[in-house]
Amino acid sequence: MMPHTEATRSRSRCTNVHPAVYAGAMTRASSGPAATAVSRGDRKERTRRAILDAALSLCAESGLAGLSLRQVAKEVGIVPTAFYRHFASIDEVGLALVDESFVSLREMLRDVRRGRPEPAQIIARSVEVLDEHVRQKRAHFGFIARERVGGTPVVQTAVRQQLDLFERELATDLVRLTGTERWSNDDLQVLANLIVTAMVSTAEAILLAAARPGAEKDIVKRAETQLRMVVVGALNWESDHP
Amino acid sequence: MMPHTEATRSRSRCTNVHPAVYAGAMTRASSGPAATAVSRGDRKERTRRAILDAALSLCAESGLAGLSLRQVAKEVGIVPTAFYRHFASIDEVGLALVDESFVSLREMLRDVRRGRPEPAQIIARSVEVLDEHVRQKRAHFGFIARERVGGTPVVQTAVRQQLDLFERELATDLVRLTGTERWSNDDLQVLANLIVTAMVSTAEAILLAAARPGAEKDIVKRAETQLRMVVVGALNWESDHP
DNA sequence: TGTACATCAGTGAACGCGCGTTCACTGATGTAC
DNA sequence: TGTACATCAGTGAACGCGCGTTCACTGATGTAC
Repeated sequence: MMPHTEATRSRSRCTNVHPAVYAGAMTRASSGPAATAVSRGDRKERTRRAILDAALSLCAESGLAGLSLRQVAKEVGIVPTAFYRHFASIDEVGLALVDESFVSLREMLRDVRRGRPEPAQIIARSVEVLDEHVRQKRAHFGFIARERVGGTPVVQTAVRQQLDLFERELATDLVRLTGTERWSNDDLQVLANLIVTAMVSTAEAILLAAARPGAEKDIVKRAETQLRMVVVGALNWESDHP
Repeated sequence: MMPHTEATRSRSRCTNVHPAVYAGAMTRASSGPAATAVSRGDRKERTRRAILDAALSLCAESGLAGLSLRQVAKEVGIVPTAFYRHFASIDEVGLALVDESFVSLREMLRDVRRGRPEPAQIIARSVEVLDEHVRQKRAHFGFIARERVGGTPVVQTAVRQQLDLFERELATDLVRLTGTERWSNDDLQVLANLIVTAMVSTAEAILLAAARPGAEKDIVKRAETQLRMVVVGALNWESDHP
């Protein structure tokens, strides 16, 4: 037997232009200086991003649990086995997406904080910022809302943990916004939980309203009313209640 | 060629005892009068129920979308193709389960109504009833919470429609409980929406708390506080607000 | 009451398909000298 | 600057598996006479 077990296969198939194109081909093609050179690491990172983006957009329909490695690979333009160079499983992609999505969520909190709205405007401004962020990061908010409850166990747990953390961050923000310690720690946490619940629900509604134009305005108005009810209730609640 | 294309296959395999056992075998075995006789219709209905029960219990883990016809058939004790005698698809099973689950949800509303609690006790009693029902109909509440957001499109839509209906029913109940028309129709609906959202969230939390004993008490207390905050806020809200 | 025929819930073989995962490979990029 | 070798992202064939769905069938139950 010879070391070469098979005749060399001739390959004429031209790979997708996507991220899988060989760097050599590109650098050779570009007539400019070495500025266009892309390192192997850059290239790998680019494919990784493409996988995350493909997964995020594909799972909008069927959820991450209903997403196959092969679908993602096809969308990215790589062969299924190449997926393993970047992630060990779809679940691992999911965990990365959880992290990314919560970056978006925290940016929202920061935007409200940074605006330093006057007390009378806090609620309207908060809902406005929520609306903006949901529309801008539609995929991330949809991902959180969906996987929080529909995801694979490990992803579900990760989302819930992050939401708990987020709740606690909101609680400290509430103290800062009201400027004083009106509530006990416990009640503050309960209030934060209620607000986060309402917020997630509103985000879901906004995403769902994409089909019916005009419905979004009503949802924003509803969210404002609800937030106002909750805050009025909390202010009249007084920590030392029975 | 002969009309009989194959030699008659001899079958010795004894089918599962489940619902698939032949009625003849049973009637012959029972020595009593014809009282034990089961009609073909009864038998079919029994298998249908077994399919619904199996689907409901199996989808607790992976959701209805991740449930296969073959898994259900196996659990029931029938061959996969026999499934089609009862439902055209898993989605159709899902729709039947949506209806069943909402019967449970409405029973809850009725229980609160029927108790006719005095005003001061309404909130505590409502949360108590919610807790009882969630624990008693764990599978149904879990199903609604999960499929509302994670299900297959057609099931998801069905759950949302039913939740909207439920929300409206709650709104009319709120009028009856408070005894007067304090709020405008719009505000009443907004309030009902907020309460349903909080209720679903509480039900999810109770289901999730099954693992940690003792956590349920805290969740019930939290739900009471939240409901109280919401109601206090709504009462101080006054429909004619800006 | 007895017989002949229709109904139909459940059977089992077979199908084509997409799945996750293995494996040995290729060839451009990166590095040591 | 040139050469020899190592690295490693992406390839493509192959696998066994569970899936939904088709089809012709079986035999107990139901019905018409």
